[in-house]
Amino acid sequence: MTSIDFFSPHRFCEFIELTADEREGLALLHGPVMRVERGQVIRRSGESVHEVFFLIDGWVISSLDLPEGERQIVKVHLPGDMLGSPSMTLEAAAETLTAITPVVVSRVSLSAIGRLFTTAPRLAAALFMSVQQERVILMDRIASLGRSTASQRLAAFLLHMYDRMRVRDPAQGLTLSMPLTQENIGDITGLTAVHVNRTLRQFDEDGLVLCRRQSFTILDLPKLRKLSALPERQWARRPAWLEASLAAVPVPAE
Amino acid sequence: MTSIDFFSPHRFCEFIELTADEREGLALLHGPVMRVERGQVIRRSGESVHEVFFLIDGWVISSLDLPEGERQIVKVHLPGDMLGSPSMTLEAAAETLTAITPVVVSRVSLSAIGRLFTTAPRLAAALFMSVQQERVILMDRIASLGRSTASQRLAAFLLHMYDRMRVRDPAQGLTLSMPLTQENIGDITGLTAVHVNRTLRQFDEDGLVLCRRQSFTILDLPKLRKLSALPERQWARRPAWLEASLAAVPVPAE
DNA sequence: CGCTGTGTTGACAGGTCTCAATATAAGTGG
DNA sequence: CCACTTATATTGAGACCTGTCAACACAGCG
Repeated sequence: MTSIDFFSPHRFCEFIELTADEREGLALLHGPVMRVERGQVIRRSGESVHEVFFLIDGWVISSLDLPEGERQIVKVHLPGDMLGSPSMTLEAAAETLTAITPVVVSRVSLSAIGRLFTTAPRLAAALFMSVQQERVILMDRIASLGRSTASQRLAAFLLHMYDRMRVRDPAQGLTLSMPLTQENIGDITGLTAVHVNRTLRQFDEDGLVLCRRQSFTILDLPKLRKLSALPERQWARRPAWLEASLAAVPVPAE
Repeated sequence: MTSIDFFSPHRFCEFIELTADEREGLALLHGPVMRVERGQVIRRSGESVHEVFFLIDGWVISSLDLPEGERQIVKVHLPGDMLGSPSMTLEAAAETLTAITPVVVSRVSLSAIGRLFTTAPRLAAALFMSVQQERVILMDRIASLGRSTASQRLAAFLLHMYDRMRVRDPAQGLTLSMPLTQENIGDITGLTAVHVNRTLRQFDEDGLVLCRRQSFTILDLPKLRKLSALPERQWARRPAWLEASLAAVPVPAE
């Protein structure tokens, strides 16, 4: 839907304003660009970790595989996201990254990420904030999985996607087009595909969300928000403390 | 149990070796020390975020409160942990931090964290890795909550605590003493206290884990590990790429 | 010693899963 | 463009896991 922008700094400028130089610096991170077909695995759980990926175009899911063949999707990635970075702390990758649409990613070496800390402290800080943000999102998911019903989880999931798509595209309306199957949505919400179907069908009958094949139209946003049992997170867009502390010592020349 | 160490760098030296200077630099982060009684709230969800906390002594739980009075514990904190940092991305704190034992914390301003990026890139990188590590842990929790039964979740929880306590104290044996009630454990695993009780009792009868009041002795570690359905995470202790990329550009003098 | 919090156990209800069949859409090759 | 195959969605019936409610036992603590 959005055009390919190789230097799209999306997630890097959610918390600080980037200078033109910094945007260029970001572009330097990018390694070889890789195209992946729908359904293909970008990196499988258990493999060793040499790089992370920036998602340039398409949708990718990050999942943990369990012994009984079940799987839990831990994140649905949209363009601009950094993929696979939690595993930089591990000997063997935790997540399997799977393209669910045709995908374009750029490979970024771990060293390039590491060098940000010495050469581009503001970018490193931006990345850090972005990772903390992901942590909040995971915390909300845990609350949703641990303490709510099927309909609440589905409401929370739809709202989360709505909120994210709206950040990426301010023109995003109440209709979400998502290349996810009901089985995918089950793997996200910890439900079976059968029960996802029943519950979404109920949303539809109740006039809460119009559920069509890979398209959802939120009909009653406040009601859905209330049902989800989670607050709408207000991100600190340009926190004063961050800007101030990064300005304290200028970036060393070169 | 462990003596109070105000400069305990625990989480900061999990991924890189800190120099003596860096350990001192860390000590400078510490703000006023605060003692908190058992049961007291350190920071409540919804409050504005001016600081984070370093846990010096005692146990703290981090929880999300849901509308129906339910709550989900998202993290059990041990000494050395940084508390409340995900909320640095938010206008209003997501988590409520509650002392479940008498606690000593040190308050650290957000600016102090921010300044790490310009003044101490290696510490910033260490912090970054630590946050990514937390993300892996949250991902594992999500898989556990979304795709496993009560006994599997409890197994995963006990093993997680065992693994963490062992990192902190290499002499840690198979007996875990934990100041958590069964209701707490329910709030962690997304179960009711009643069902936690039944399941732990079953562990005890099966000779899997000896469950006593606030004390657990793992009797069959491999069996418990297998039951949990999660791999034991192998953290990248001193990743070569990290050391190398941080050495690339020396830290600017002062 | 009584109070309060925590642990334990039973009976029952309810939400979600499992299994299975069918419908519908999408994709493929002729 | 059609026939065929495959993936996905839909619906029903029954089983199972976990929650709810309630009562009681036990421990810690003032």
